[in-house]
Amino acid sequence: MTTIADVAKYTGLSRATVSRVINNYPHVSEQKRELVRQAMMELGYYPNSAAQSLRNQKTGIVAVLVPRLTNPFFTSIIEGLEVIAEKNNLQLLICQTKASKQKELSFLKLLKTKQVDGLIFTAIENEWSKIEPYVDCGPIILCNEYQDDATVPMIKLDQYNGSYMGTKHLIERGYKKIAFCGGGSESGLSLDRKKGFLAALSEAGIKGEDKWMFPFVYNIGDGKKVMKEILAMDDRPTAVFTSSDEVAAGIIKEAKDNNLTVPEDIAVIGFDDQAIAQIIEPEMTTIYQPSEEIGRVTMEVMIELLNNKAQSKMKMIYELPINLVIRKST
Amino acid sequence: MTTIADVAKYTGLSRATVSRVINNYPHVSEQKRELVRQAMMELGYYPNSAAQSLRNQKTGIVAVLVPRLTNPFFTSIIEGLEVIAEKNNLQLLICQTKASKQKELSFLKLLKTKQVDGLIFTAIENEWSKIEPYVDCGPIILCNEYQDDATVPMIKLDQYNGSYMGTKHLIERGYKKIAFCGGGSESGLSLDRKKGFLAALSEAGIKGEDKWMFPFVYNIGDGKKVMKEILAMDDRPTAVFTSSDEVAAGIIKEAKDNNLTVPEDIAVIGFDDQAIAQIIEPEMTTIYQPSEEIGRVTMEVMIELLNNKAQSKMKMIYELPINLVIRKST
DNA sequence: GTGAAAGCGCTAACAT
DNA sequence: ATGTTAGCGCTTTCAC
Repeated sequence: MTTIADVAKYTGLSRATVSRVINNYPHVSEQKRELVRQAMMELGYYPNSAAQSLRNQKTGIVAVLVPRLTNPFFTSIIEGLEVIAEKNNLQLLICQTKASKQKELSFLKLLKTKQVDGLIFTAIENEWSKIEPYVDCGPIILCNEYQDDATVPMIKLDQYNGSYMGTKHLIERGYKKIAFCGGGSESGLSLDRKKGFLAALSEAGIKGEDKWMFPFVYNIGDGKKVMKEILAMDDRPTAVFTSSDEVAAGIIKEAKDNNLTVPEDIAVIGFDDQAIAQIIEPEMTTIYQPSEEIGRVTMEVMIELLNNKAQSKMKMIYELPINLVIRKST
Repeated sequence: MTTIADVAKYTGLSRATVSRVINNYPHVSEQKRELVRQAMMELGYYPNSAAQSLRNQKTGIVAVLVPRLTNPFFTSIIEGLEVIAEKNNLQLLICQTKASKQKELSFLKLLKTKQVDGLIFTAIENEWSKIEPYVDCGPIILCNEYQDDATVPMIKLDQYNGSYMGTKHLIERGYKKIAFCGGGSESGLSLDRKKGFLAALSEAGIKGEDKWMFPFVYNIGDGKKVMKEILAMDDRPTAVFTSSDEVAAGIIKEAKDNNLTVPEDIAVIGFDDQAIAQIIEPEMTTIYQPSEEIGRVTMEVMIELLNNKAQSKMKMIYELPINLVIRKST
């Protein structure tokens, strides 16, 4: 392995000068600078990043916690994060939590061990008090997810309004018996979606039915299960509000497999507006979330914090709009 | 920041002893071991990973290069890689190349700068000669992808046979005018798929038509484009062999949108057997690839190489089987 | 403009 | 069983 000392010896200069060239510092004569560059090439020298991290007390790496990489919504956020990260010479360390509290906590250790400079949650399982102790180790940001008691920046989408609009749309179409599929949590994103849903209902004088509320529904398989439960009911809903396009796709597929017509027999609205929304038949009405953009904004805030250690523990809330895309499933 | 020296001072022991406890080395009395553990807790000590990497000359991180995270086939490989990595205390560094030669090369630098111990390609854009210089920096493995002149382990799926089986199935169903959608490369995986396709054709005495060969086709949008081209033809194929379920989904959707019936007017076969294959109507005949398994096998080989520096440059080929899943689109 | 040297936090010989 | 110490490769004062 060739080190900075090798380059120094090879050029007859000191390690300090070589370092200055590596880091593009001024006060090196153009001639020596070129000499060093040449030597680095010839020797195939690359700075050892562990040594740099140790010395500089920073790694240039930011961790991103996602529940599941197989969900296109999260990979799309990552796309946005990556664009900005790359421009700023930051590496993303993508960590899959599988929605496990324990895994989440274990990835937080990356901050303690200085393996990363900052950390971004795109979903969060643990209550904030468990996360709190880590905020001293480097900037933490909540992206997409949010929690009332968190003391860090949160970049969120207007979930309340999103589900309010979606639900209102169903009501305007004449549906009154509306089921709701959501996540498990009774806070943050999940809670706001539920609130928006209920607000639209009550505004129209409709009472929500507990038996039509389905929590812990996340993917295609879950959607199929929900539809099966609905099919077994005597009093079936005529429309379903879902928490993701994947869930909606599962519901639609299962409905069709049981000879129901969408939206005549049952209307379904998705959430996210991923590719699948336009592949399935009927094409899906859904709530578009600017997932790449939320990623970009988040990383911009992260970079701000990284350069500005002072304010990293400030509670800030950025909210991006969300909108309804009407297609054929409602 | 609390360091090993703080723990040493706090316990009245030496840094060496503390280090021994951290790394679970023997020759420390149970009493002092407990004392140190207690102190680490109380002080909130976590070892600095940059210092460990520098000292140990290894990072415990393996890079995985994927073209696009939004393709479920690759995230599924990652799932497999991750399972085994986790068991062996390895971190994955997931790198998205966007199928760019330049990005690929730039990620290879991670090996040079010692930011990772090894690197896995799940697809490869550059010719092998460009990669070759990096094999000295740590184990490199080709997973899913392969190249004849590569001198490293390759874990591949039997692409030739997969596309042979798929094509034969189409022929047995009575289709003779068969289009082919593939990737861009004329080597490795892409080439083998083409070979398998052509072999099945020629075995049946069918001549492949150049005008029905579509290269550089990767996602839903590409699939739609291909279908549009087909629609514009005077002499249309009656079946399409595709390189992924996403492509097939795009083709099927576009066909239906133009009032063609699948498979009566045009049959379509996918590749991968992802979730979308069972969501679309008609449900898709496709070629199942054991994507998680190939990930697991790859990481097992990686771990072997990491422990066994000697043989990391050996050319080995592992081949996993692939099989046909017949549904309704053919 | 350039060099000498200290030290980032850790581990592993080697000594006791 | 425990401690002393050198050094991993790099950057950054502080001299000159």
